[in-house]
Amino acid sequence: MIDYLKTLRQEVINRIPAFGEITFSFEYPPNPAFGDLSIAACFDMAKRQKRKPREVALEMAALLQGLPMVRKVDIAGGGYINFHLDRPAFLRYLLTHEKSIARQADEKIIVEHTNINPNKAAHVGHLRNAVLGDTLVRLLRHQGYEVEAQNYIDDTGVQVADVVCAFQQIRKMTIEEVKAIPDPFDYYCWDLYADFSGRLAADSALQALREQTLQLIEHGGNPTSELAHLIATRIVTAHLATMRRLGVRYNLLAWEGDILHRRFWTTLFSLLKEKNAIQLATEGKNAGCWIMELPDLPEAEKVIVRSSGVVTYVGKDIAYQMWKFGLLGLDFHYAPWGHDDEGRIIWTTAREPHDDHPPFGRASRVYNVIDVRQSYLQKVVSKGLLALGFTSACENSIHFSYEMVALTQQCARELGYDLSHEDEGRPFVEVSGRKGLGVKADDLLNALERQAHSEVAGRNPQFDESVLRDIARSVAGGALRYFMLKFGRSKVLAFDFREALNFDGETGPYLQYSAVRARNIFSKLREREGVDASVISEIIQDAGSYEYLNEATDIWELILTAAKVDEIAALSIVSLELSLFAKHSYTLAQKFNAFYHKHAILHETDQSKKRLRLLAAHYLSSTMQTALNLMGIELPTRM
RNA sequence: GCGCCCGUAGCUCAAUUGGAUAGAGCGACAGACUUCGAAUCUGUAGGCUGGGAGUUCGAGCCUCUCCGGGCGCACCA
Repeated sequence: MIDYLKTLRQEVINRIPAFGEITFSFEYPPNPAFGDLSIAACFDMAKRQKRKPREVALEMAALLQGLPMVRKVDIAGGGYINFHLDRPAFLRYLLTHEKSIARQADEKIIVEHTNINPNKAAHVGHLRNAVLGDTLVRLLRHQGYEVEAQNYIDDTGVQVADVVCAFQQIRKMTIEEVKAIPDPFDYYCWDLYADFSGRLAADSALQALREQTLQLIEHGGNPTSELAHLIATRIVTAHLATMRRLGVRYNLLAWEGDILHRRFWTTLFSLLKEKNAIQLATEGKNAGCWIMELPDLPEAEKVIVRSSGVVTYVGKDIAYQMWKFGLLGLDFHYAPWGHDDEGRIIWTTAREPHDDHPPFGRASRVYNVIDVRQSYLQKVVSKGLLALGFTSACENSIHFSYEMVALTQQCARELGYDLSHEDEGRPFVEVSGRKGLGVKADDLLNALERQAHSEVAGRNPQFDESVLRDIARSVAGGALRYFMLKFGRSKVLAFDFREALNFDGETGPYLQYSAVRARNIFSKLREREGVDASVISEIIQDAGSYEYLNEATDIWELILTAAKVDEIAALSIVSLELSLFAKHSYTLAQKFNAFYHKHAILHETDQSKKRLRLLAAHYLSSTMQTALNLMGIELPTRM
């Protein structure tokens, strides 16, 4: 439909050149009886000409007769122009038109997401990030862009140092002993990290040891950094296994240690000094540090290099961001890490060169999926690019920000956390790895799978255990992914088990169920009547199949809803509001269910009705499958 | 203190970015399986869109102001 609207828009401007100056777009009338499309441009035009909107609309509507696939143009309300489409012609167009989503020329996009510190298990907050990021990747690819999904791994930061220090100082364990800890290793570290963080605040000797640990890790080539590497690798393996359960895919794991090792930072440091983008502070609280001045941000200066000479995270991140745009003149080494759920290689940055790898980086646009609390730092990164004169890279660095995930009071109580007096007075409780406070991603997925398993088994006692498990996995994933997508990104997600484990109403399983039913119509058709795909394509080609659509207004509305899917996908990307896409997919499923309930298809005896309903079901089924796929929600074999 | 975000039905959220009668789900109540699958469908109840002022053909959305809440403003990331 998005292609058709482009053509129609151009045709309208050809007829009425004045509309070219007004930024008008097609809207959808609230009441379908008004028409299928509408434009409100006459209100603007009337204002310019100091006339009545309705008068202008009447005049303009007269110029818009005989547009392609438009049956009638009329006016309504204060000055809307409404378009009524030629239903049979339009549905035929939808079913026969080649998807013309062309590859966007030379534009490569990088989406960085997940980015979990490799020192503990993933929790619900990380799931929101990964699902948003992975869905954005899928939507962009659907639009024809070349997209590289990257997962940044901060293996040399304080958080890993905490766990390393905890193993060495608290647990007194050797690297061999750590290696021997059984899975789930990420769960083990979750508790250890919380334990260590609790002790750290009150123990200055421990703080000093942790500082030493950090320096050893950054320096590399010693037993401590080896232990850090072991821990980070085991944790990343666990994170990727968790994400794989949800169909989240990556092309590249970018390790911070490699940014240091490949001298990205030292190169950037010289460049920053050369361009006077940073200054050595000689007085004040930041004396001895290299700082970046940020006159229009709340904190007027940001430390890039500490007085100890150690670079901060922001410094490394500016280097990484520059590399993404191909502006650093340096590259990583790469090696294969593993495979995603579709069997494609996941690459990792590496210490040693590897013979044959695809090109990475050199994007023209970059999305960083990071929660809203890091807005300030993301601004510093893009200001850094600007200070170096990379205007275009700065403009094309997009912070995809979203609000944090918290726990409802009730959820925190169910998990048995002792809340501080302060926390008890709040509307929700912030998830904190440091405090060990949160719902672990795998625990949540396990709970969803258990629930889905019992629902499926209850309905289908004849299924084998292996089938049950596969369906349960797929339903659990669908429930979780939809749950993470349905909320607007600027809304704090207060997590609650009752809501997340619900499979009725506006949920992933509802969408899956609808799509499964739609598909089953065609398998039943094959079984009972021997009708296969070739018969469907005959019906599509036959103009007579569409005639009944003029009377079937409810089916027509259903088809229009489906036709909007690609346009909503584009809108979701522009606004970064992926909930738009989720909601629209839900509306589609809802309308399909109503249609399914109201009209018989296989049992319909009137052939013209039956043919049209088959066409509608066919179009709906394929559109719902596309929509699910874009959200990373699997279509279960049965439910 | 400065900056950003949120406030819509009992609860959780929408509202085509300034458009036509503010919509969904959950929960509640009343119905529908001998049928292409009831994880479904149909109906009922539920609203001064936090308060006030302004902008205009038109405001849940924009401006100002007040109220309530959240998050930032490290030589952590």
